[in-house]
Amino acid sequence: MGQIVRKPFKTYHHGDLREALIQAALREVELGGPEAISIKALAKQLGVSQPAPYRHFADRDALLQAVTAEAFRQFNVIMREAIEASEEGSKLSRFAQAALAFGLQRHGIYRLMFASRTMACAPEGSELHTAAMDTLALLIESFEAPAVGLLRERQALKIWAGLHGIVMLAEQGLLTGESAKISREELLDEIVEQTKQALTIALKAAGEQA
Amino acid sequence: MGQIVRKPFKTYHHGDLREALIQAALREVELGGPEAISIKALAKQLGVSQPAPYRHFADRDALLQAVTAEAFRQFNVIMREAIEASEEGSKLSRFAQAALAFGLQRHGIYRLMFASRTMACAPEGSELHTAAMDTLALLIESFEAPAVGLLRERQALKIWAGLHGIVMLAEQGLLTGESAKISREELLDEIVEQTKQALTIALKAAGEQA
DNA sequence: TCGCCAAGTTATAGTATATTACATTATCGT
DNA sequence: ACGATAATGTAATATACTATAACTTGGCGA
Repeated sequence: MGQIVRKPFKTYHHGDLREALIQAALREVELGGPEAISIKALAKQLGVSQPAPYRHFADRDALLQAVTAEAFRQFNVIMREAIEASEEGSKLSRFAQAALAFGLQRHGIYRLMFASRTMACAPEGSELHTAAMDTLALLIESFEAPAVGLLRERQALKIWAGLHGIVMLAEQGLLTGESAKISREELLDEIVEQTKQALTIALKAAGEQA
Repeated sequence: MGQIVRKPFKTYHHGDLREALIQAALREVELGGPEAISIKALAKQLGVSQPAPYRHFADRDALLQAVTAEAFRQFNVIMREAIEASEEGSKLSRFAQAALAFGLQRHGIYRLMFASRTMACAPEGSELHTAAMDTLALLIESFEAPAVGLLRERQALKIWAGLHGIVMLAEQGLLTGESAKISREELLDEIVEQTKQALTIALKAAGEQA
C-alpha cells in the first residue's frame, strides 16, 4: 500500500504562500471579478493570519498585478494552442474565436486583464506588461499575411479592438437586444473577414503605387 | 444693489441631497473611476452626516447605478450634438469620433459606463438600461444607409465594438507599442470605412439574390 | 395647530486594508 | 554541529468605509 504522505498538521511556515495566494486569488477572480479579491479572505482560506500576505505583496494592488500577469500567461498558452491547432479556419480566426470564448466564459479573469485599472498601472518592463505584450505578439503572429510596414499590425489591432468590444458589450448585456439573432461568434468572424479584405485592398494599392 | 441671497448657514435639510450626491459622484468618477466613489467622502464633501445618503440610495451600488444613468444621459446629449453638427465626415464617423474622444478624455466616467459591473446588474426596464438603449439607438440612427433586415444593426455593432476596443486598449497602454504611428482616430475611421464597405457588398449580394 | 412623515442626526456594528512589534523557522558560513 | 541572521509567520492595533438602528427635526396638509 502506498503510504499517505501528509504534511504536518500545523507548520509555522506555509511553504509557498506567494504562489498559493496567486492561485487562490485566480479562483476568486474567476467567480467574482477583480473586486472579489480580499486579502483577508484569502489568508483565512489558506489558513494563515491576515497580515501574512503582506510579506509577499506590498499591498492589494501588488497582488492583483501578480495575479493579472499569471492570467496573461495562462491566456497566452491557450491562444498558442488555438493557433497551432489543426482545426478549420485560419489561424487568425481561431485566435479570435478562442479569445472570445475565454472572454465570455472566464469573464471574471477577462475583466481583471482588460477592464480594470491594474494593467494601466503596470510599468513598462514589469512581468505584467511583458506578458501582455506577448499576447499582442501572438495575435500578430497569427495574422498570416505578408508584412508590409505597419499594415499588418494595423489590421491586427482592428481585430483586437473589435474582439474586446464584443466581449465588453456582451457582458454588459448590450448585445442581446433587438439584434439577438446576431451571434457574437458570427459578428467576430465578419470583423475578421472584412479586415482581411481591407488588408488585401491596402496591399494592392501599395503595390500599384510602387 | 442686488441683494445677496444666502442660504441659512446651517439648514437641517439639505434641499436636494439626492441630486447633489449624483453630481458630486460624477466629479469623483471623472477623476478616479468607479472605485473612487465613497459614500462617506461624498457625505463629508456635501456637509451632511455619513448615513444621510442612505435616505436616498439603498446602498453604494444603487448610487452607482443612478450616477451611471446620468452619465449615459450626458453621453447621449453629446452624441446627439455630434450627429447633428454640420462638420466634415458622415454622421457615423462623427458619432464614432465623438465617442472615442469621450472615452479617452473622460475615461473615469467611460469605465463606469462600459467597464464596470454596474451596467451588467441593471434590470431590463431600469432608467440605466433605458439610457443605454438610447445610446445604441443613436448609433444606429447615425448609420445613414438603407436598412435591410438586421444588416445595418449588424454593421453598427461592429463599429460599436471596435470603438470600445480601441478605448479600452488605449487606456490599458496596449496601443502605444510598436504601432505608435497608428493614431487611435485613424484606426477608428478605418474601421468605420471598412464596415461601410462591408455593408455595401452585403446589400449588393442581397439585391442580386432577390 | 397638530400630527405625520420625509429627511436629517448620533451611535454603533461589521469588514477590509495596512502597519508595527514580536515570534519562529530556515539557511548558511564557520 | 552551531549560532547569527534573514525570511516568514503571528498578535495587536490604527484607519477607513459600508450599513443599520434608534432618535430628532422641520415642513406640510387635514
